[in-house]
Amino acid sequence: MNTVQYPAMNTGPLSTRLSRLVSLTREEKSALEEAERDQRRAPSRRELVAEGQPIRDRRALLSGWACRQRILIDGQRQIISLVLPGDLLGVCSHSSPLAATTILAVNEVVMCPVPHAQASSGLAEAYARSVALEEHYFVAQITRLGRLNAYERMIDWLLETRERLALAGLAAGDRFALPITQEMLADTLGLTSVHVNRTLQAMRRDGLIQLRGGIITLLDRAQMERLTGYKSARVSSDDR
Amino acid sequence: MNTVQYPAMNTGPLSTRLSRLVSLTREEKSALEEAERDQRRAPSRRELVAEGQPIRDRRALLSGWACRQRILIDGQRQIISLVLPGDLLGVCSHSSPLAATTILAVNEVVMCPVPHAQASSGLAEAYARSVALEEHYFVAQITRLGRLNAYERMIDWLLETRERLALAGLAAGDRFALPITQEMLADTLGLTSVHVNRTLQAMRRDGLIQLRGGIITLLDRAQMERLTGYKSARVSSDDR
DNA sequence: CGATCGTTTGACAAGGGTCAAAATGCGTGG
DNA sequence: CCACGCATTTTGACCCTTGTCAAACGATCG
Repeated sequence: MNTVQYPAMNTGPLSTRLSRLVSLTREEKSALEEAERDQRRAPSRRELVAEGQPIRDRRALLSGWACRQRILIDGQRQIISLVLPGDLLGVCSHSSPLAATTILAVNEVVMCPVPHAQASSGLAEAYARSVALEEHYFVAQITRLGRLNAYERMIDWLLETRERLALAGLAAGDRFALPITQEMLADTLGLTSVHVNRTLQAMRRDGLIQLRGGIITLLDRAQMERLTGYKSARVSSDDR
Repeated sequence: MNTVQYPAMNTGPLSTRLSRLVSLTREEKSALEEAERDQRRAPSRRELVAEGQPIRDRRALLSGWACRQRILIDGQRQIISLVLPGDLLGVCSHSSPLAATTILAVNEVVMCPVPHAQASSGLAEAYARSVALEEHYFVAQITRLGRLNAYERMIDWLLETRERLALAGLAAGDRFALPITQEMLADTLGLTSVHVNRTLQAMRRDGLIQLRGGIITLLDRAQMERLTGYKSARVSSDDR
């Protein structure tokens, strides 16, 4: 029921994602595709944005994953959110903005600039919805950390990640690449890597997932959605 | 070191807060003060915004507290954030927006409309910074829930709440009103009310707080800030 | 003066953390 | 093709923080 079928996509993740968020004009789409050709590479672990520093420019992630993270005084890390292909970096509507969090490349990433949008154009609307989605996922993350146990957190996060990747055209049904370590998963879900490992074992035992070679398959998504009461993101009444 | 001294304020919390976020023109300030006179009351527990419903209008909270909350399938509640006097409700930059969360009046509240802002005016900038601050506090909440223990969560949340109230002119130094039950605190901090109670006892025993008749005093803020590595919010390089 | 809501306390259980070590996988160089 | 070194995953034993359940206590209000 939360299933959405998308047409085959042969464009990059940025134009794919944004044109699914808002219907764009031909010109807007080609501006995005044009931007996607201007690729900038960064190596794994590179700091893409530094906490507290001025935000230079708006970029989008085209491939690889990044993460917004915060380091505590005692060295612990909390990953606020993962940045997936098609997501925007540094989009913000006030002047001289400072980055709220560090953004780190999880593996080798490719980025591109984000085309400038005229006020109240389709592009501007797409960016605004993208920001609204980000807020939605923040709310979901707070709820996960505050009220779900380890097993439920994992399920809920997997469902959310599948949904986000699917929006950018990067999930084949219920199967997708999961290019992060269990330790990063732990820092995302507010757990330890040992416990993440045990939780994944339990989910395998229960026949919910298959995880091999960095590819995960959700074997019974309907059941998973039932377990956590998962609802897919909706930010505008003309979504879908 | 995180201390900021503000002049005495004799305006409402909305104009106080926004004019501390951005320097506003005389006209902008009086537009805010004008708006603050158009007061709308709502009783305790009234739903001010319903999750998933279209957002009608932009309002600001003038007195009383509200909370953004999410209810899970099993009836558990997570409070995403508290809405304090001077905060904005329903400010959002895309079309036909849907509320991401329910907002509930915690006690009797008074609201007012939010004046319309010209593009790139001081007011527009103030609203944008207000939204950026909200994002900052979301990040802080995620970090609290993911990586701090009960004692640290309580400290960190108290420091943040004091800072937010002070910005609206509603904290007398390290003392402020705390008009919520321990159960609400529990739903905010991802704990149970029993454990919140024990945590508060421990903090009293340690001489960190005094809590009587809904008024809390932070007895050693410097020490509290040290314990969690608290940093006050900064969203723009021309803050302060 | 009950009734109701919120706070406080106690005994016990359980989920998840900690520490340590073994097993597995993988890229690099010989 | 094998061997080495490093990162990551997996497992076990034990412990601590927080949750659960239940009851007592206190305050406020018609």
